[in-house]
Amino acid sequence: MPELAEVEFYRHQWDSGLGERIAEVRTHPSARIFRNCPASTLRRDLAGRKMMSSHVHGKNWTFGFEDGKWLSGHLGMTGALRSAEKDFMPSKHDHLILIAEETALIFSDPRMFGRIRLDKTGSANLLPQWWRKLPPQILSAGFTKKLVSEFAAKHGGTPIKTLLLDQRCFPGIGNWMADEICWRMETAPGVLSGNLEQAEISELWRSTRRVARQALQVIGRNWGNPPDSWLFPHRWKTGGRCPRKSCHGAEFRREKIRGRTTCWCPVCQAGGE
DNA sequence: GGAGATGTTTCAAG
DNA sequence: GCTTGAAACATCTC
Repeated sequence: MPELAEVEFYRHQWDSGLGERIAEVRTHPSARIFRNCPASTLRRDLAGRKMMSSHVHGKNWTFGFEDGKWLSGHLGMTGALRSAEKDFMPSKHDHLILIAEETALIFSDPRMFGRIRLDKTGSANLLPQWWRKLPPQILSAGFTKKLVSEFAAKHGGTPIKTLLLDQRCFPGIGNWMADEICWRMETAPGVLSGNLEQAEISELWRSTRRVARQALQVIGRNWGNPPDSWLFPHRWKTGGRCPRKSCHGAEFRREKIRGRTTCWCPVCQAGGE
């Protein structure tokens, strides 16, 4: 489920543990989410340490602990973070549980495409090296029109929808946001990136930032529902219709583009393919 | 029962 | 080298 706004929401679920000391680390030993990080390492490095900070970058999150220990992860398709009372009843897919002073912090993930890792930088102010090398976040000053333009040119044969899913340039964009951005741009998702004119590149850049900002406002704190004026609430319904007035209730099309189900309006997003 | 799901990695083929 | 497509991962829902 999680794209950048949902990851931001989940990060805040664990913020209730900030400033608290981890008393105990419970792990489901065989869960696939530990494939890059043995449960014993988590216990050794986190137990007894205070959680100092929380961060997100695209779909990645990390929590800083005393002595520069960093618990980071990715939620895959079905991962989630939540907090609960310390004596909560774990359910089947609660693979990692940090028992803090007042709350329990829980990582659950039914499909287990998610993963976690632990890094040591020695300082609670120094993020792990791999984190510092991540590309500019979409709402940061480093995410420039030039960056988007060069990336599109470099991958000219890639449909714009697929380009938007590339985390090397669009960190945090996932399937629904990519469709939303194409729809805002009024550009068919199958249009090849190399065929975009400079004005369309500008529109791509602008729509990406706008969708990211609005998604964070709606979902990032309280997980609200995106309004009916977006593509989002219509995209999975069979027979979903474009909410743009000028499209007069045109029915959305759904097709796979490069392996991912894509939804678009054949009227306002006509042309290209 | 079957298909498909808001993701990423890996591998084989062109 | 590059790109592309498919498979794999594991479970749930419609």
